Parts: sequence; structure tokens; C-alpha cells
Amino acid sequence: MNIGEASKRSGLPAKTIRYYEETGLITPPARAENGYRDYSETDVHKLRFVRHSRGLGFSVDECAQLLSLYEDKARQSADVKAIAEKHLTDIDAKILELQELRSTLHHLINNCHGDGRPDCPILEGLADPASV
Amino acid sequence: MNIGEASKRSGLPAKTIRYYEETGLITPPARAENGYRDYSETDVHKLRFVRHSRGLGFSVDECAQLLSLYEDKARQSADVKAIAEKHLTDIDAKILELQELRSTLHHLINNCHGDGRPDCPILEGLADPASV
DNA sequence: CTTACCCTTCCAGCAACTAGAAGCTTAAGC
DNA sequence: GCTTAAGCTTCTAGTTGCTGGAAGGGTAAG
Repeated sequence: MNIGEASKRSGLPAKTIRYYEETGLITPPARAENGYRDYSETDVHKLRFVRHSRGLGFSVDECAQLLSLYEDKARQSADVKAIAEKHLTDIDAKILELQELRSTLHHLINNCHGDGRPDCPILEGLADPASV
Repeated sequence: MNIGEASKRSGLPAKTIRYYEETGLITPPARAENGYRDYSETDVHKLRFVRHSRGLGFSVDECAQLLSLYEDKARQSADVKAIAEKHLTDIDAKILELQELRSTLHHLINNCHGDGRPDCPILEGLADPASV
């Protein structure tokens, strides 16, 4: 099937599929007589696998590792779990960071009357956090 | 003062300061006879302001807006508050997204025994989320 | 006078795409 | 058969926010 069809079935934009091929994340598909890329069902499965992995926030690099484990029928599930767990702690760290940030910002916003007057605790807080 | 000193006092790497100047976020400082950038106290204040704003996750574009409000003594605090509140909802959306993602991933990890056997619910879930 | 560090500019690269240009092929409608 | 639209190809360049390095000149201390 052409790239457009593979795109529809995998849920990845055609541009992205070409990009993944170019960067080596996925192996180049067959080519038809006219030079068009020709995808198999298996190719589409892998594209979908990558889409879901990316959707869960795995980096393209991590996706490559997961994909190679996916293809390796003799893999150890512990290897997969290790990657996933590392990613989980990354996510946790990001959530925590955002929550702290959110709380600081929320605090600043709460102190700002937000009217036509120029004095603004948000700007003061950004200029000198110790002052707020 | 030279850029190195401004860097120390503002907490921003010298490279970053030059970058901010190049992209127009901050106005170019004076130049000494030898061609070196020459920063005033006011410049450093603004750099610090930018550092704190970026630290709270405002985009460089938002920082430019905040900075111009910071410099505008006739500003309305409501304008500042609007930017900050928009940013807050952005942060909330990101947190929510990460939490959902975290929960999906956590679920997959929990179902994986993580041993030497090859069968792995994580990979199955990535291949076909409906299956898990 | 050397050494070490500071400053200057410019060029390249990171992640992960996305947009657009120029030029094929192919399918549909008349 | 012809036109037109859509889909495919490759290539380059832009996005965000820096960061690193090279090549070269300035400056202060021993």
C-alpha cells in the first residue's frame, strides 16, 4: 500500500513516516515499480506501535529500543519493563516540577488584583522572587 | 560590566544572554571601547526578570510581552494577569496530560512480570492498546 | 613575556517534527 | 484523449531555546 494508506491506518502523518525512515527508526519499506513506497501489514503494525509509544511520551530513541525488543521473539520482559520504569520516573519528575511551578504561578496570580492600575505583584515576583 | 559578570549576577549563561540579544528579547547593551558588551545594573535586573519568567515556564515570546509590561510604567495589571492565567491553564493541561499518560504506563508496567520470559504486556499494549 | 582567561563572531547541532517547493504518476471526469 | 486533482517523490528550511566549538583578539598576573 502507498504511504497515504499506511498513514491512515497507522495514524501517523506521511511526513512523519518518511522522517522516521530517514532517521533510521523504522526500516525502509519496499518500493513499487513507480518508486512509491510500498507498505506491508507488518510495516503498518510497527508504525502503529511507534505511534503508541510516542504517544506515551517515549523518546524516539526509546521507541527504537522498544521496537527492537518487540521484534525480538527471544526478548526478556524484564528488559522492556526496565525501559518503561525509567520512563515512569521521568514522567513523575516532570509532573512534580510542573506542580511546583504551577503553585508558584498560582500564588503570584492570586495576589494580583488584575485591574487598570499598574502595580502588579506578578511582575514584582518575576523581578525579585524573594519579595513575594 | 562585562558579559561574564552580568552572567554571574543574572544567573544566565553568557551564551544565553547573547542569544536573547540576537533574537531581540533584550535590547543590545552598550559597548565598551574594546568592543566588549557593557551591562548596566538595569540590564542585569531585566536579565534576572527574564530568567525567573523562563524558570516559570513562560515562552520567550511571553517573556518579551512581560518584559515590555515590566518596563511600561503605565501598564494595567490586568494585562499581566491575563498572560499569567493563560499560562496557568497551559500548565494545568500539561499536568493532566502527563498524569493520564502516567496512569496508562503504570498500568502496563504493573501487568508485566518483568522476568526472563519473552511475553510482555507492555509490548502488547503498545502494539494494540485495546488488547490491555 | 608567557600564560591563562576573557571577549568577539560565526557555524553547527540537539529533538521531533512540519511546511513548502519543484517535479513526477495516477485516477477520475468529460 | 485531455484536463484536472490528488498523491507521490526528493530537497531545503523553519520551528523552540538554547549549547558547543572554532578562530581570533583583548587583558591581567606572575
